[in-house]
Amino acid sequence: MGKRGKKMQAEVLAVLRRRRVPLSAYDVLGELREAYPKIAPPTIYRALSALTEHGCVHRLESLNAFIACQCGRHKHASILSICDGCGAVEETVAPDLLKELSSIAGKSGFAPTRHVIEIHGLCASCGSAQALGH
Amino acid sequence: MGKRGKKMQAEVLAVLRRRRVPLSAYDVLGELREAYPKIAPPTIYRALSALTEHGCVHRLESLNAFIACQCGRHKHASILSICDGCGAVEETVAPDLLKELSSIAGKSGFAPTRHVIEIHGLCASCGSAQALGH
DNA sequence: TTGTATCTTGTTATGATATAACGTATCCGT
DNA sequence: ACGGATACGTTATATCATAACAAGATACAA
Repeated sequence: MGKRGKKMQAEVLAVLRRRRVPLSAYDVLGELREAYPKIAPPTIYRALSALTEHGCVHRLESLNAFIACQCGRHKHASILSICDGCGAVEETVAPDLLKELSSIAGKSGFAPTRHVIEIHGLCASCGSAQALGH
Repeated sequence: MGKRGKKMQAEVLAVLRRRRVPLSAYDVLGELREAYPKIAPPTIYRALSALTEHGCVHRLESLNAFIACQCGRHKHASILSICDGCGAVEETVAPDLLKELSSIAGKSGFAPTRHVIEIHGLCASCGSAQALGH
């Protein structure tokens, strides 16, 4: 039977930190099945939801996947650069740009609560690999 | 390109234009079942994919939903403000901000190909309704 | 017209992602 | 120990998306 409290969250976070690319909830589930053979989706989603709320984990909306926050600073909106070649994700914090974005959206009275900024493309190494015809 | 494919795309686009809020692929499917009782998901997804590529339709990654492009100008990256109260979506085009975003991502050699910018919050009318305690 | 190459849609099946609902185990304050 | 709150397990199902192949439509050359 189960461990309690924050245990599951810690396990899920550990998996996400170990593998550094975006993982789907079911990827995480697969990894944790070794240690917890009877684990089911709701447990994973609950942990992910708590971690996301806390800021330790980011959800990649355009991939339906999750990744551990890479920059120690939690509770910030990030710009996530996603390499479509290798899956690497880079996290950037740009408060000024965010403010600008909010003010653009706010022009018509819109009150932002959550920002989703994801940029797909190729990272430096995948880009140069492609340029060489690989 | 064939001409025949345009028919389904036109039907799907018409549904998205009629209802102005984000619709899931299955919402569209439901609407079109009246006219095409035997229609199946792949047909809808194929049409949506073509329309999205063409720029007539935007995919809302954070909602797994679709909406017709509201500003005549296709083939642009948009900022999508999504009201979590009423579902309304407002589209803003801000080339300068986009350029800024690309340059931030590009700092480490990242080459952007596609931007996803979605801002959740409350629109003016939902915000004031909430403020009044409704 | 006929043959055939090509493209779109239909059809079946399944895969992938996510949550509802409810019962039970654990924690914690008293 | 008791009682309440909460996290978890379990079952079932809802929702989103695509693979693979069959069948029908179109166009165009011979």
